[in-house]
Amino acid sequence: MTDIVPQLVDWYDREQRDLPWRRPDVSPWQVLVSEFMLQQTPVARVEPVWRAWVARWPTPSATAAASAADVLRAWGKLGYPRRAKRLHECATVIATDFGDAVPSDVETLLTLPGIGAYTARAVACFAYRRRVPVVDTNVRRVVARAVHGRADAAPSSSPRDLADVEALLPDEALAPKFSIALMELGATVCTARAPRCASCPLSVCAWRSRGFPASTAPARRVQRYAGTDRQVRGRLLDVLRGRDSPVTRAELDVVWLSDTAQRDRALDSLLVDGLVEQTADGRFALAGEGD
DNA sequence: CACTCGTGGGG
DNA sequence: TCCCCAAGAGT
Repeated sequence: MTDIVPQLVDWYDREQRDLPWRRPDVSPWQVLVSEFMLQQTPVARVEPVWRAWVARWPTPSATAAASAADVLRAWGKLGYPRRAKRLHECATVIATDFGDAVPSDVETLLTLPGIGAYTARAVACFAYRRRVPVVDTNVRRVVARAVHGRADAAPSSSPRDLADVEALLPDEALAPKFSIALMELGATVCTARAPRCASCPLSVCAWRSRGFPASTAPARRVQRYAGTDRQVRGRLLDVLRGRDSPVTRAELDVVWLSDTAQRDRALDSLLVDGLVEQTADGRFALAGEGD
């Protein structure tokens, strides 16, 4: 197969987006913060929150010193607030157990809260220039198309995905740029819907050479949102983010009147997740309010 | 492995 | 309008 490395790297040099966490003066911790925020949240929404976040809390220890409630407020409406809680926990572990320095090896990173297979490799590669395969949804889609000639990635099978990318990965000097370029291609050209193949820098693509066969994967279950517990949790948390002192149960109840059992279940799950706490007098607040 | 967990912009 | 889905992780 034609070597895609120079094609991809040259394209990235020309076309890369100017994202703040890619700049050379950004610390490993700040890269890690960006990776937490980018888990399932689009770049455009992350950017302003990341800027404010790293200006306010530039290090793990600074983040750990903040209250959980302030962390949840700074997270704002990025979604999946458990990520904010895990980021706070991650900062605490790094500050206390690792001398305020983000670990650089994948194995250690994987032991930290909120860091899984993707984020561990992204930090090792992008923050520490390690030659490790970085596999996210964009990379899996690009490899499925360009290498395997399929419209979509197969359901995630980590070992095989890692091996696929490992086979493409150049030497250490070029590996980080290659991996970020692969992700960038998937994010801006080889997109899930309406890929812009006319703008693709790859001279060889198995999917194209096979005539763009349609997806054979069974239609994915739609991820409904309206009416789910997640929506109720979102509304409850939105009330608490806007208040700096505990609120009564009645003030929370008004956000979801149609199904009181569901509302109770959602509030209970927020307590279980440690995102919300109940005061001695029975009112509710963001976890860690007042810490 | 299947499922849960927020939010909002674009096709 | 409605639906898809966006740099995943944990259970």
